[in-house]
Amino acid sequence: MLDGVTVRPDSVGGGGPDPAAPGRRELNKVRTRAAIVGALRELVAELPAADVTVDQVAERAGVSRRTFFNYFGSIPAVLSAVFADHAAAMIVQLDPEVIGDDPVTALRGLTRTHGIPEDLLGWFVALNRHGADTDATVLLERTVWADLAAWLRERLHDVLPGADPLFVATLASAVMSCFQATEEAWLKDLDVDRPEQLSPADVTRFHDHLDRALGLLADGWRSPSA
Amino acid sequence: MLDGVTVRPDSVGGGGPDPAAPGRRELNKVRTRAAIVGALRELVAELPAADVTVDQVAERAGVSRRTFFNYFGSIPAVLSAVFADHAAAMIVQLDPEVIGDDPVTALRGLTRTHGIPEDLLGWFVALNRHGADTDATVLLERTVWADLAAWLRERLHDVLPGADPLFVATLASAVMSCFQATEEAWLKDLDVDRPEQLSPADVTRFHDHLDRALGLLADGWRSPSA
DNA sequence: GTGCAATTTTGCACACCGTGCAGGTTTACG
DNA sequence: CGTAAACCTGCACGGTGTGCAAAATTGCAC
Repeated sequence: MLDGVTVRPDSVGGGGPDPAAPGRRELNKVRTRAAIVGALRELVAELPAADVTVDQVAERAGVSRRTFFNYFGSIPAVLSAVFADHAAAMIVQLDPEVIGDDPVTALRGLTRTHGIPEDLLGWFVALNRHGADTDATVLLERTVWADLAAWLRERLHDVLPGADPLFVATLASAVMSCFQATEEAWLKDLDVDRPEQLSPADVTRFHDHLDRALGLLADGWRSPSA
Repeated sequence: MLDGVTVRPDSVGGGGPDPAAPGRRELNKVRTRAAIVGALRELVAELPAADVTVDQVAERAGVSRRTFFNYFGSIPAVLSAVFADHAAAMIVQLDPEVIGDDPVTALRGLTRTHGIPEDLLGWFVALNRHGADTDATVLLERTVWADLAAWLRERLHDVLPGADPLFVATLASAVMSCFQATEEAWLKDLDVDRPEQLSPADVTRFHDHLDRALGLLADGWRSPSA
């Protein structure tokens, strides 16, 4: 999971000629990766996410089935990679001192200042438009969020080198469960009217839910529960 | 996931003759279920958990492959069911008033008074004896814990009917992540010596880890992180 | 006990998944 | 241009999960 485009060890460490001139190899890899992601994005908008097969994605991306598996280990892995890219853009600003002695509040601040990309919200809508709470669909999303929790755990481990493993593991999982629950609550409010285009109010609602969820985390679920 | 033995709607509500006399049907189902669980338990002790196939389990359980899938949707689903049984025994004592306005502390208390069944710890050891942190094995466990989080969420939803969905969802996920992280930390200490039989000290260590993890949850991860 | 209906098991077929492998194609570089 | 490395592709294989229909088993009434 969350393996980028690493078809082979590649020319890493070989001291490539110029990082500003990527070369055909790198370009093709980026293009292929984008084609796969784009193909999945289209298909997910057309039919229930759980019904999308690797063959369909590969064909629409103009790539062999085998090549798909060279880039991603599965369809959930594609989603995890896309989501992780967005998450990575958000937490580049994570230093040990930013985290300080209250990581939850720090992460909460990040989500407020950074903003949630509309692209991400578009994925959420697409993934749940056809047959939202099918068993298979809910399982797919569960896999993705679990994947992201593992990813965040690695990131936290990088930022807090000597930290207690229990601390890092539980925190990462809890934070991601906030996103997961937020997505669900957000979608539940959304399917009443079903606007094709997301309004700024929709984005705000997502932020509100997320902030509330992270608030529960911050005070140990002692808020009014009902 | 977590579907019990519900091959068909069965004679539920039909007002069977006597709930104390299960009849051959029910008895056979219970036996078959136990045979499947037992077969998996044996196989997991013999080879890496990720290498166990449905065919192997079915054959050892003396049952056809198709019948396995009548009882469980997958191998992770078997584990989820077993673990959920143990968890259910622990939280039968959950009333709304026991939970009160501090659910984390309430659950923490339950884990202290109830005790962790050694059977469960035995599963943990078996699942990780051969090739603990293989990709496939870690994925298997991840699936099981995510499954259990969904299960706990349902239980919390039953106990706290009017509660905020965000509250229930994030709490369930966070609590289960404590168990997951505890298992991992506990195993890491264990594989130094590798006793075949678990000592009481091992059980105590599990409790200590778990209590510490739930403590992090209770105070919003503001404890010393390093 | 005999027969019938409901339930359960089983075998089979099918689409799909993920991976190793070998051969062909493209790219990098001298 | 030529070579070596990196990459794409087709193929085959074992495994998964599900629908379906034919047995086999059980419950129940007579």
